[in-house]
Amino acid sequence: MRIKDIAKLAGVSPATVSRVMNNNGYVKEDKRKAVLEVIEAVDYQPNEIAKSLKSQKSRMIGVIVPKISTETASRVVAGVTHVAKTAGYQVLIANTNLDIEEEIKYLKFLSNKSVDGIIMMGTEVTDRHLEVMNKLTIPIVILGQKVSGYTSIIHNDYDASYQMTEYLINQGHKAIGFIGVDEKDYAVGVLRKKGYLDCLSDYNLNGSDGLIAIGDFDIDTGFKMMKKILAKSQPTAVFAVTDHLAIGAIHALLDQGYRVPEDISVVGIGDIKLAEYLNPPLTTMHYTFKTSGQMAAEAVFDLIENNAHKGEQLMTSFQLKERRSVKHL
Amino acid sequence: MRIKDIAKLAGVSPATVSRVMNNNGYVKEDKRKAVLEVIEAVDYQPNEIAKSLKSQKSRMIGVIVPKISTETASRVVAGVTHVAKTAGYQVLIANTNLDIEEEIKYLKFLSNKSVDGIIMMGTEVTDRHLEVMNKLTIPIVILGQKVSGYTSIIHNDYDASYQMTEYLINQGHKAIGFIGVDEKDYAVGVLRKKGYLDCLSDYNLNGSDGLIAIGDFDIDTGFKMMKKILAKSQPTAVFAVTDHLAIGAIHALLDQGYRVPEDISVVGIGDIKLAEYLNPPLTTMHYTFKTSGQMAAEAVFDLIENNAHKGEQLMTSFQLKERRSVKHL
DNA sequence: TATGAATATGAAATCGATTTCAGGTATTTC
DNA sequence: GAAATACCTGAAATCGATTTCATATTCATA
Repeated sequence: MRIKDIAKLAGVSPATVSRVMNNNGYVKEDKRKAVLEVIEAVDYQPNEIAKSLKSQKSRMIGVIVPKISTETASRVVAGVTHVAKTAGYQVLIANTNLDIEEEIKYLKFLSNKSVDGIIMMGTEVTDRHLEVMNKLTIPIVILGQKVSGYTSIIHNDYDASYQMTEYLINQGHKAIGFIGVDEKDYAVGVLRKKGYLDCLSDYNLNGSDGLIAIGDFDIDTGFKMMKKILAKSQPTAVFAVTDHLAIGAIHALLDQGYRVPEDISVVGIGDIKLAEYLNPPLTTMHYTFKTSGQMAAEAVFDLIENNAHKGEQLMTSFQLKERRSVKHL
Repeated sequence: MRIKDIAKLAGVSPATVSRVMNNNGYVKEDKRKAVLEVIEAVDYQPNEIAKSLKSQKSRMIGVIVPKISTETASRVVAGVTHVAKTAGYQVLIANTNLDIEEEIKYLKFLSNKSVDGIIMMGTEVTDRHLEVMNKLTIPIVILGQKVSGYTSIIHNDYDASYQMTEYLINQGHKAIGFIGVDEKDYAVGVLRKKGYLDCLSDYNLNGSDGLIAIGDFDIDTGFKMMKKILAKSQPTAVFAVTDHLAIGAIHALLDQGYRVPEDISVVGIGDIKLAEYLNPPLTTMHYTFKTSGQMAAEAVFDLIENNAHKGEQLMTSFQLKERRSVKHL
């Protein structure tokens, strides 16, 4: 069923059908009725692709995620799809598995007019990324990293980390271990570490090398890094920059015969869904990933519809979830 | 940059440009080279929408998920995007939040030729669904439920449930509680319950009413249902049909002063990522959700490219993960 | 009543690709 | 050397909508 068929059935021209479907231009009441009746009768659904070609809008946005099977990513995507729905947009998902080449490929691919805007959930934003991004004509918003010149939704990683460290200090801890990630991920690798170090130094404590370990994002890394720290120093608390890392750390501790939090306290960041069901329930910073996704989506739509100016930096909030993985000394 | 511009720059017709881009038809070597050079020079990317309009193929598939922020759904989507990538397809995601009207809306919407095929991750497949599905001309595959006439990827829920129950019996348990979900979800609500009941009856045990509780899918339901069971009976083991339910159950038990598994054993189904990091590590059935997603994607592509016949039923495997939430009596 | 404005409608152009068709030239083949 | 075949190319039609443009009709106002 094409618009031409509808026109024929209703005894009008395709132009008239288009006018009633889109509610613009003049159409006499009787013809409008005739058209609507035919549309109803045959359940006519206009071809979206043809519409897109003509309008140069696809009403689709692309979301580039490092790993969709991750709780963080899926929460972000949930937020994005939520606002996309009310805005009448579809979301195309590109899962890169952290491969930078893939990210760049998708950045290019998604932009051939097949998508009206892009949300990129970045871990690392390289010069190569920027080079490609600068060539694109469609709006991009970056989620999770601050990229100057681009609208970004960022988590207040520095403050969250500072405050978490401060919380530990307020609980009486002085030897605070730190499990972080590579600095290629600026937000998590650099900012969270800086928050920790700055806080320590503000309180005249020091994060000696033996207290700090850096690795990947997975649970197993948390496990290994914890053991590494234990081999060199004797912390009373450990701050892991993600909940998964914290889980790994707790298991390393348990494995070595320590009790958490009685012997050593552990905290994370992120507040994964199961954090409160862990044993012990994990004290962590609640991050609003779904809200970030919503904000990112709202930002792209604003950009697409030109109500916004590119380059805004939006910061999401965080909240300490005090549970039972920290002991007050 | 349109094909026309490339043609002009290369001193040929658009038809020739199209021929070199798609590698079909005859093109003299010198012209081919000229065209390729121009393409390279201006980094020409053909408009995918125009291509789709002409070819009546979008090289996109839609995935309808009940809740993307769920670990199950995101693992499935990871599998889908993985094979989509190698097949050169994009994935459109539709998140319905378990709303049947939304599912039906998307089923219709995605099909206006804007998508070449659909994967529907269903919980409940109603007559309304079928009515709409029967009208669609593009292939659909159902994931997680068996729908006759449609290619479906199903988990062997009955066997998994039967074997889990049998495992508990083999560990010496006789009073086995059951936390299930509503029968509207046939796979989880009916099949998993049937597997449990049949196994019990095969071993001449009975699942009295006091041992069985039915509710929603969330952790909190597991918590409440466990308390409900405890109020009426005295199981030595509890079989929850999902890991989340099991987590809720464990916490209810802990809350009432029971030890798991010393006093009461608990098992789940699904094997969420954190199952092995729970306390105690949860004994559960490992389900291959990512693989299911891959199989579903392979099935749609087969259907799209007409190498397959609609209606196949593919069953995925499962595997008992024996951890430490069950005590041998 | 004349005339400018508002209303109404369809033919045709358009979006950016692909593909058919028709008309070439070069190369085989007998 | 003629006929058959292969190779090459571009003009124009096509996909299915929207939109401009031209034209016709109705309405309002002086």
